[in-house]
Amino acid sequence: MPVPLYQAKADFFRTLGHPVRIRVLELLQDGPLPVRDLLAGIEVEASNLSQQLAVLRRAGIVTSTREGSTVVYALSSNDVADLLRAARRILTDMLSGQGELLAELREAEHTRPG
Amino acid sequence: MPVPLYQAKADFFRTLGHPVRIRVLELLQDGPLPVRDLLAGIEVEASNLSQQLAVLRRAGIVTSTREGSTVVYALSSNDVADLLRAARRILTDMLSGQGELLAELREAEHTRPG
DNA sequence: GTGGGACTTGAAGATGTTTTCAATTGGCTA
DNA sequence: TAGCCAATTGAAAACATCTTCAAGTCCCAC
Repeated sequence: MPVPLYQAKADFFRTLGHPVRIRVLELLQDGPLPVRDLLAGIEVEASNLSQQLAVLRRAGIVTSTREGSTVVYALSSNDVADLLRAARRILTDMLSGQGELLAELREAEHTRPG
Repeated sequence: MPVPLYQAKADFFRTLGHPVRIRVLELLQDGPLPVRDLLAGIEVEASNLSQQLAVLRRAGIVTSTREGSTVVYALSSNDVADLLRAARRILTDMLSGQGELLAELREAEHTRPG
């Protein structure tokens, strides 16, 4: 019996749940890039970026291939781009109309001072 | 200046990254449900479910309304359903063809015994 | 085969999340 | 109002993830 699908989904989303990893995926949406370019586009130290790339690799979300002295990363499925688009849609909706701010305000109403 | 979008995205995905929370969202895809029904559909203690529901509420992903002595939960946006579909597509791709198993094998090749 | 650049790894402390249990709130009915 | 059921909350221990830095690998040029 395999890992239940809801567990696989949770693991997958957890893997996406880090700002550096999100930026990596966004940068890779337009095509493969060498680590050097990722590093230039993301404010983080090389070793930290490597750690996050390793997380994405282990999850099978990106692939890496060595080309001479540099290493090139690519998305392993273009569906990832779809997913990021869907996420952006949701966040745009949420942040402008009902999102975090409003949610927290609603929260506050329930715990009024007294 | 607001929270950068990549940070908001990361937070959002992190919020989805828990098996109980995923199951809640899947159950809510077909319409609002009282906590009682969520509890019946997910193997977890009431207080634990409540904690996870609170996480989803704080993130603005679900809403809750009290109806008499029970509380009813609903998705706050139907786009969430799209997202879960996109995720399922990716996972199906990944798990049958290039997924975790293969990724780990590839990993292993790089660290061959010696 | 030595030196240097590009990238990765291991390990450990700092931080954050999950689980659990006891205590609590809100609402219903006697 | 007392008792009960549904659901939530607070708090602390257990557990997982992140960051950081020193050390390591791989490749190219000399």
